[in-house]
Amino acid sequence: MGRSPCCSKEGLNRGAWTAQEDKILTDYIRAHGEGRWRNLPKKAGLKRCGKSCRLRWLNYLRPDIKRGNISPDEEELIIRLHKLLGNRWSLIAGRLPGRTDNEIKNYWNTNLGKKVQSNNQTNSQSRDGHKVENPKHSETSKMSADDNSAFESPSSEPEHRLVKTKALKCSRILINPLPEQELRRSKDPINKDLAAVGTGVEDPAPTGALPPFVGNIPADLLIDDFEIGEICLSGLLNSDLSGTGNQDQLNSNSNTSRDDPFADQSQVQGLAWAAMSSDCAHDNHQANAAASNFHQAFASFLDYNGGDQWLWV
DNA sequence: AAAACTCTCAACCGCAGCAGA
DNA sequence: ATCTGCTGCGGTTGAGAGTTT
Repeated sequence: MGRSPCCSKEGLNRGAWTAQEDKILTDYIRAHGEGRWRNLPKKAGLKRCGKSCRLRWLNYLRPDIKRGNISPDEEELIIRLHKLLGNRWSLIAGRLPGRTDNEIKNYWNTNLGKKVQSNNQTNSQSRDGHKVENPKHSETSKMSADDNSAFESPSSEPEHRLVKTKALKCSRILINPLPEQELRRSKDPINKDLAAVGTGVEDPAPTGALPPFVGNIPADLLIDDFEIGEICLSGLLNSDLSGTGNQDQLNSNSNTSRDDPFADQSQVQGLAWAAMSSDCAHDNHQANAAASNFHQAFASFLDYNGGDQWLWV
C-alpha cells in the first residue's frame, strides 16, 4: 500500500542537472511561472520528476538567489534563529533573503553545527572547570525537527522566550482598539478605521455589533493572512537574544511572564507593531491604541490555541 | 604520484499538511 | 468524513573536489 510515487522513475534523468536542462527549466518557468510542478516536466520536455524540477529551481536557478559567501552577519543570524527554531530550515531561510533552506541546512551541518558545538563545550569547560559531556548538543547537526532539545539553552539557567513550535497561518486579524461600548458610542470615522487596524482589508462588519466571542475567539482579535510565527519572530529578533540587554529585562519579569508571555508591555507593543503593516496604522495614536489592545487580544488568542504548541525556551 | 581520507553541497527520499473532489 | 493529488519540508545520501599521508 502507501502512496504512489510522485512520478514514474522509469526513463527519467537523475543526478546532476546539465546546463541544457537548466536552460529548459528556466525558460519554461520564465514563460509560464512557477507551480504545477507535477506537470511541468512533461510540458517543458524535461526527463525529470516534478519534484526534482522544483528543487532545482528553488535551490539553484531562481534569479534572486545568493550563492556562497555567507557573511558573518548572516552566520550570526542563522545561529540565533537556529537557537530559536531548531532545524526549521525553511523558516530560517525566510529570514535570510536570497538564501535557501538547503543551503542553510548544509552550511549548518558543515560549519555552524560544529562551531556552536565547540563553543558550548568551551563554555561548559570554562564554567565548570572541566569538560561536560552533553550528548544532546554533541548531536546538534543530527537533531530531528521534533527534538525539543534544540530549544534548550546550553546553560542550566532558564530562559524565557516564547516560540511557536508549529507555524500557524492565520486568515484575519482585527484589533478592536477601544472598549466595545466606546466604539458603539462613537460614530467617528477614525474609530471605525481603528477597528480595522491590522487587517489591511476592506471595512469589516460594524465592529460594535460583533459578539464578545466568535466561537472561542475573542471578538477583538480576528486575524487576516499572516504567520503567527512571523509576529513572534519579528518581536524576538528585534530584541537582543544573546543573553544580555532585553534578555535581562525579560528575566527580571520572569515571575509574571511565564504566566503571561506578554506582560512586558514593550514586548507587546513590539509584537503589535510587527503585526500591523504600516499601511494599516494611520498614525501613532492608532498604533499605540492597537498595540495595547493587542496585548490582551493576543494573550487570549494564545489561550484559545492551547498552550501545548508554545514552548518557553 | 597516487591512494586514502575528509569535506561540501546538490539531489533524492519519505512524510506531513493542505485543498479540492 | 474520506480519499486523492500536490506541494513543501527536513533528513539523508553520494559524487566530486580538496587535503593529507
